[in-house]
Amino acid sequence: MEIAAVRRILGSDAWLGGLPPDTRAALLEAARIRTVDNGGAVYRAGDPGDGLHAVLEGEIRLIGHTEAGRRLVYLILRPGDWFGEMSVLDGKPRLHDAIAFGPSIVLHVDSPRIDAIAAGHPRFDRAIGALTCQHQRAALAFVERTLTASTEARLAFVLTEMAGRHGRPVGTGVEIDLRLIQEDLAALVGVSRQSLAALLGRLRRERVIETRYARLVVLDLEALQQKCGRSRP
Amino acid sequence: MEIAAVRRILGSDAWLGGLPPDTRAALLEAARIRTVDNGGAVYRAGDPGDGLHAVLEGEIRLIGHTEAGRRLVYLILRPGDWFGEMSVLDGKPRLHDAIAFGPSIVLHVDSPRIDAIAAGHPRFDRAIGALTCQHQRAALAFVERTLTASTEARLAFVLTEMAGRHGRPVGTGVEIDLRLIQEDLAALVGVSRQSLAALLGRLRRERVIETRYARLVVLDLEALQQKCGRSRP
DNA sequence: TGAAGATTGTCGCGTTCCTGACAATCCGGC
DNA sequence: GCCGGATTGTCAGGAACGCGACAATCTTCA
Repeated sequence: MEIAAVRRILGSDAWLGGLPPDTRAALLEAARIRTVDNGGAVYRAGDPGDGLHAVLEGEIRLIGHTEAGRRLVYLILRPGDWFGEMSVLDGKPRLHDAIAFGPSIVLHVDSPRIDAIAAGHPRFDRAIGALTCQHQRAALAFVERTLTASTEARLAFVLTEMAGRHGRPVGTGVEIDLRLIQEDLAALVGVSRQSLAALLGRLRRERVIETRYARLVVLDLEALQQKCGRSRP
Repeated sequence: MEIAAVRRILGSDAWLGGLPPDTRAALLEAARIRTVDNGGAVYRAGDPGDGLHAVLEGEIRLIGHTEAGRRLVYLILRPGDWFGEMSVLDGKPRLHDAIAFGPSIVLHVDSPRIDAIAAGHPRFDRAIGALTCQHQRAALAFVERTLTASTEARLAFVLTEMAGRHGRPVGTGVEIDLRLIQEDLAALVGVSRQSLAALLGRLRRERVIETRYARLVVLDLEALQQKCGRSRP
């Protein structure tokens, strides 16, 4: 991948943009590019921290799993997003798996280089701290939604996000350009497959979406967005 | 409160202990002491960040609440614990209410002084980052438990933690040395007051705990620990 | 001591959501 | 075109849990 392309992708990120120009340059100078296959791991829970990462292409999800085998998606990272800063700050092992969805490319700055940059650039440590805060706030918002929003609101939220991210205009609506079976969508929303089918059925009757085999079309994005806010009674 | 007493209380804290001696001295030098009434707030969600705090006496709870009015206790802080670092790092408003349970005393280092210390002590920013990480790891563990463990396992976990942190041996068991009403315990576990009463009733019949008025005694800590692992079916 | 208020134990009812089951429908390979 | 597996729609039964209600018990403060 070209350096120019890297700069373009990362240019949209607010965190990197907030760094002083010389710090930014030092960080990019120290970075190495790494490809990850679909389903591959950038790192896994329990691994020792090995530095800071950024998504250049594809999608990385931070996933926690419990002893019972249940999985929880904490954060979905897209090109321009930085991650993996927690182990940099406290030196403790990784808490999540960082898994690629689709073939992906990430930027990697290893720990010694991070430390070198921090030594030479006095505000860099605080910037990494701010990154942690950004993630913590996002994670808590996710949790709050999961705990307090109705299942319909959660589904509406997931679909709205997907329409924005993977949407392709088709006819009067937006088709989500993914192979999307109800089983997987149910896991994302956090309900059973059957409950999800019932929810989709309701949305279909309200003419907000249309369902096809392993595919979904959003007809009325505004109605969907309106449903996002509704909390559990 | 005497300086010596402050040092003694904070001496047990690992975070402060990990700082270089001169940084530690500068931090304590910059601190001011503040008392908070029972039920009073050190800060509230939405307030602008005003620096770093530590508990000296009493108890501070970080509480998030949703629009629906539901409360979630994220963290219970006891003497020696530092908190409020997130707004220091990213300059954004407070995410939680910090409420005193019982008349409490906190140490406060305001933002300008924090910045001054950070400017003079190169590793201080990373230390604050590590503090955030510590809290984030605790918060994520809490969340994961809330989302995946059964209500009984969650209650068992909360009681186990409380017995360890605030336990006092009494007779054959461990009395939890807090004024602990079911309403608040229910908020900690994330269930309604009535459901909690039912859970406590079951544990009482199994002779794992005894309940008193606003008080609780753990009789069989091992049985409690065994229940922690059980996940939601 | 004697209220007055706080806390607890326990119902019953309604809602939500999970599980298991089964039939209908769709897709992709032969 | 046809078949087997994948996917979807739907139902019934049941478990978990919230809510309102009420009586019983405890604490506190006058």
